[in-house]
Amino acid sequence: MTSNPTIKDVAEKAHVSVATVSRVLNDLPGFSAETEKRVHRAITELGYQYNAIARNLKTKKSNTIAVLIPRVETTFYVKILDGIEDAAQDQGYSVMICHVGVSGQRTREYIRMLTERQVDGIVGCSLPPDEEIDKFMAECGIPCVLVSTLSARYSIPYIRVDDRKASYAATSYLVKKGHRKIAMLAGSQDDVVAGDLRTKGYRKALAENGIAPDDGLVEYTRFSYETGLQAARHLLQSGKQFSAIVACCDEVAVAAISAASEAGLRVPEDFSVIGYDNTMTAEMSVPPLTTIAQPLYDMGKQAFEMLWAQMERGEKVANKILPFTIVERSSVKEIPAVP
Amino acid sequence: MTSNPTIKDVAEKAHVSVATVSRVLNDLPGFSAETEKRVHRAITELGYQYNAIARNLKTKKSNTIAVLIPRVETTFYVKILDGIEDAAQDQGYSVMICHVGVSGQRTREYIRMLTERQVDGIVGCSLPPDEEIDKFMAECGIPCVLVSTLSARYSIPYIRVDDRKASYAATSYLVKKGHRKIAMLAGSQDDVVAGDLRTKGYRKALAENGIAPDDGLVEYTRFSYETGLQAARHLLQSGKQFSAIVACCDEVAVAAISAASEAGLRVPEDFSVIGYDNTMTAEMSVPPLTTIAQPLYDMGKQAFEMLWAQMERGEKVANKILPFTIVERSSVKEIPAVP
DNA sequence: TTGATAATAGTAAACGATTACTGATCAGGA
DNA sequence: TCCTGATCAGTAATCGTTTACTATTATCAA
Repeated sequence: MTSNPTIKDVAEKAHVSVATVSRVLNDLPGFSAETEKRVHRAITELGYQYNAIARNLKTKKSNTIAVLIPRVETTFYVKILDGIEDAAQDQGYSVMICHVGVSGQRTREYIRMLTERQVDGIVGCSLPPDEEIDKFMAECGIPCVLVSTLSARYSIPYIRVDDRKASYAATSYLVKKGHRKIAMLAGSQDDVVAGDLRTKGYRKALAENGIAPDDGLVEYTRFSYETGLQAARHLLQSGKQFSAIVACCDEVAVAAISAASEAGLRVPEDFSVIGYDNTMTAEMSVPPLTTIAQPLYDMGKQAFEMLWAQMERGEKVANKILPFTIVERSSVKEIPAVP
Repeated sequence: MTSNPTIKDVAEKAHVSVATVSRVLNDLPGFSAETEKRVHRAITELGYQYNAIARNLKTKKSNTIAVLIPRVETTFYVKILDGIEDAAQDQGYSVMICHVGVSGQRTREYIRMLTERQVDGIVGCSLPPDEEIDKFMAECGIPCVLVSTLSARYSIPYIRVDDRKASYAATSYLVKKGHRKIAMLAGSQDDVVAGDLRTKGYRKALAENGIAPDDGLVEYTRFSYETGLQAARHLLQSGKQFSAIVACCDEVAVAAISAASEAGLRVPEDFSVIGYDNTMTAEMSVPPLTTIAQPLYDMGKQAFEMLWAQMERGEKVANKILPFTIVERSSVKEIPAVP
């Protein structure tokens, strides 16, 4: 297999200079209709393929962004990724996907590799809290944006929903439906937004409705079905009374439903469950989950746009808080008030 | 922000030539321990960052592969992707993700873009059948491998399970559990492996057990929860009698469970369901799905290895058929034989 | 002492584009 | 006629590496 034709070959064949070929390729001013035609003919005759790497070297842009994803065993990322990729594609960017796992070490190595590869931007999706990583990202010289997280110490722009408010809303919703004994399947406490903020919202709603918090009613999970299942079993076996559960994510919510089923209980007849995220897991659940909907696709899309503003225009961008909604399906029962 | 230091700066600072720096960077023979030390010191002092793009230009390798994914609204890909990425990472490759959608047009554009970017290999995940795309892939000059599909006309190496045998096994399993009236929620017929082969296996198992096929018992879906739900509703409303369903994928299987629930029916009490793929959807389902397990993670891993053999050693690689298993959970009921 | 060999290091030409400069041609107004 | 400015096009440097060749020195057997 002989090597690919280059811009030089095209130039020769079209009897013009490489500069001219480059100009027609990039639609820069400086050539006549006549030359353009000749160049295009030469291109098709040679089957010339543009070499993006050479261009990248010269222009110092790779037109590539990377997205860092900690866990992959969840449907949480797919809509975000979808949004990012659609937006990126529109602007001619490719997206590289990096499963960094929960290990900070691996994340650092990945970021180093990304700087080597000259990616133009990085979006970090709900990365577990790690100040060292934050520092690394903030100082690596590549524009970054965080999705569904934030950095406590370093100023990296983020896009997310107000998790405290959302989980406050979820809990209040249950109260409005007549529930008083409300348990929580919470995320890890060291996770700033999905863990800590969400349990704070829960407690606040309880407090405002004059319900005494009961620590026996909150179990911690790690946002996975498996850990959710364990936590839910533990809760059920504790013998504590409750009529509803607010879960830190949809996977954990369906884990609660599974645990109920194991115990011969039914949702929402025996207790109600409200999820968080509105992933497709929520839709597919039996019964379908009532859940806090994050606009995941839009978050992805806008995350790219925030990145783009930094990459293309060097702008500092502001953080974004997107609105959540409660989508009502069938996992919550209304308890009639006893007069 | 002044531009990054280059190998040249390092060379100056260490009082050696760029060639020498390159040698120590790549651990090539030709330098003393003394120079190595000097070079390393210069590197850390300057905070030198390797530029992979420049290297790629020279070596004509990008150390990047792309994976083409048609739909993203399914958990089917995540384990495959995970396997691919782990294997790739081990060999120093990055992976680029491309949602090509179901549009052949977009796929072609994507592949063209990938050749521009000089990716070293492409893996196509269960792409919808499209001869033109196959041709394009086969002739684009980049090593390819197909996961969970195959190309009818062009010789692109693939890795998959024997779908006909697997769905034969699924159906036989139901028969062994005492079922005779078995419906199928099939995939699109024009999909070679996940559609056509799977329904063939179903029919074969029926035939071998002396069960007359009933076309009224097979409904077609497009491998999604939504289309699965429609098909399942249609099946239930048809009034046809059946005691079990074999589904073309886990999403469609849980759609069947959802439809049952809507109709006030229960799985497996009123009818049994067997899934396909063993994604996390199968685990999370209530009841948990009995399903055909494809070794998705391994398929991804081995897909990369097949690609690697082509990229690194220029070998032609053989197709691979991986074994499936039936994982038994709780969505199938045994019907006692009536003597 | 001499030549051969190995080890260490440097020179400079690629890789395939972009782009700042420069040059030629030509139209049209003074 | 001459000058000006626009238009079209070429020359060559450059991006940051790798690598084929070459050069120097050290080592050592003959």
